[in-house]
Amino acid sequence: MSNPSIEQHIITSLTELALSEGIKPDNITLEIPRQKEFGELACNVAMHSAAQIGIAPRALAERLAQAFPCSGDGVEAVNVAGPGFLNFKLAPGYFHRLLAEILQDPQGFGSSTESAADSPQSMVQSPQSVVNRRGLTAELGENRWLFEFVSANPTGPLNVVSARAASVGDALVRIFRKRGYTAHSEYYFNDGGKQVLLFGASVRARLAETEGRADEAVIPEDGYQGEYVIDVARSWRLANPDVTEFDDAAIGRWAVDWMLKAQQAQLARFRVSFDRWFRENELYDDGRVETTVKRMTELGITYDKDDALYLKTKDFGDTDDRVVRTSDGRLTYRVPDIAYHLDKFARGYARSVDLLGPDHHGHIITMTAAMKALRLPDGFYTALIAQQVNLKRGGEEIKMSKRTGVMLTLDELVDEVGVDAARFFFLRRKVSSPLDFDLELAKKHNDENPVYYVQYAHARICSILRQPRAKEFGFWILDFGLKNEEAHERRVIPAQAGIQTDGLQIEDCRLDVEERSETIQNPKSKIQNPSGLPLHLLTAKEELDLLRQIALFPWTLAAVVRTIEPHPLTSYLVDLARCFHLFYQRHRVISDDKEMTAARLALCYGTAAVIKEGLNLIGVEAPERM
RNA sequence: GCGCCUGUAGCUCAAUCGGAUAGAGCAGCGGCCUUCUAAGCCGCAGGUUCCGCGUUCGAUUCGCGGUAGGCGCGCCA
Repeated sequence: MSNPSIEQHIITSLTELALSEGIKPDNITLEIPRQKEFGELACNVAMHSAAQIGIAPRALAERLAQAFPCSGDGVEAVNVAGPGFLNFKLAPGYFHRLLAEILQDPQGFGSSTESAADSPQSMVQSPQSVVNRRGLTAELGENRWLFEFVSANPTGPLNVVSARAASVGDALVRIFRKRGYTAHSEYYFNDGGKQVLLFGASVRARLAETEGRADEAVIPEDGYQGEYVIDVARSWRLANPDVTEFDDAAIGRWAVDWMLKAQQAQLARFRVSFDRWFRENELYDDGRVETTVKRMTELGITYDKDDALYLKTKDFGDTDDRVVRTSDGRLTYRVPDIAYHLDKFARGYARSVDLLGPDHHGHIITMTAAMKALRLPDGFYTALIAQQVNLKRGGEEIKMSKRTGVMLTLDELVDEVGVDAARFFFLRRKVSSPLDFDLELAKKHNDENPVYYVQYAHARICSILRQPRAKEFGFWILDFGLKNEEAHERRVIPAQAGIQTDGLQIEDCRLDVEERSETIQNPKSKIQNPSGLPLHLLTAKEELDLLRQIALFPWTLAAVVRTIEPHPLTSYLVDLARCFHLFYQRHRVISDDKEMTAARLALCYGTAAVIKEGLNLIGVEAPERM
């Protein structure tokens, strides 16, 4: 049995067998049983289809199981259990072959194009289409995804919710790319309007305060009260030593630019980079905001009332219609946001996934309705709420800082617990769940802390691979690194024709096309001739358990893509580390038995590769020593 | 009042498109280092999955109705 994948093989075989039983098998799927006594894969086709030919599910399952072709390096046995499950037990030879494939291309394991035929290492067949739990579908080929996250106004330091969104968004982008998607990240920010004016006024007040002009040192009622504004004021004065005329707008523009650079530095330190920083003003400057208003009017989805212009969002699912132009002629924030999403669509993205803060979820229903009203395809717009982070220090809640105006800034978080622990903790829970974050726990370097549990497994393996005896067998420490510096060269090409969607012509279509650089991998990471290794000696329970867990890696990544939730990956890595620690405890890798030593070194090497790549995907280091 | 999120072991949370006996970690007790890293491993407990009804061969999962907590409901962003 060779490529295509084992899952494809099982599904194809089952389909043929079902047809010969006179059953029309629609949508045969495999799942991974909860209990491992049930084998590695299970299928419920008998329960679904038995009614078609009027026999009991178990009886049908028995017939299918009897006829199923087994082999020494694929499916070893098929059993019927429970109400009619078909349970597939995979042969050890299957896992040995899989390990050999990993050794040949350690970093490539788990990669996919999310299509059925060409993911040979995949434990479970990737779906033909990706349907997430919100019922949205992305067909194959529609693989350009844009992830927008953080998108905080550059008027203050980034807080922990931004940190959470940064961890999640960045991990999603990395994982989607690994699974063959074209995924980009964007940070959208407001560089104009009322907030910038207010920020400018706040900076001016702080400036007056530091320069002893008490009568001018009044921060506006709804201005920025945080003491960090003093830093901004001082920096402004250093950059503008001779200015005596104070203009809120000009100071605001300068301050926003300053703060944006600070945020970029904070995010870079957190190992999060964006493919594009998108200025809201850009949408005004090139007329896309006005075009959007015009388009809404032409589509007849607006009306005038009380001198204001309303968008009929209520007709498309919102609880109310929404004002898009106020009675004094200003456009509300919704218009550039809608224009921004039209722009994303025009740039050829099939999906826009926005990570929003918990205080913005009222905005989603309006935006969803607006997308519908403007006739963008269903499923283009997806908004996820990164829920609040409850910060604690040793069980005690952290209070708002007067200095920063937030409980904890991203920088303070990194200072206190480090990037690795912070990122790992943010990814342990569903995005939509509130997250308890105890800084004391994240700082602990002991068994209570899952980050170090996973990293320790990797460091232990490196320690083995450092042994002189290991090098004799041709194994080296893996040296592919974090891929956050991966280059994306982008160029914009004019579209052949505009994009057409349900009567809406988007004429100013500009597809961003990126050329991805090949990831450079040290050739030492690839093990030559792995099929010559005596992997068949890996038959102990702990060895096979570890191999099974390794085999789940592609499936786990597929689950992340399907649910648009990165948290299954952290759970997976903890489980993988546990399997390794257990193996390590029970079996000596380097011994006088040369054959067994070679086989176990290979197992260790494969495990390290998966841990390292898994940690890469969530932006966490895999240290070689701890 | 309306909308969104959440409710699972003492605590923090998992649970695959609706699947089989609902699983981990922590907290508690007891063991394991002259041998590749003890930041590790092993053993011992804990459940009306908030409540009710419905759909289904099968519900923690889907639907309806309650209930508790969080958040949001502006011609602010």
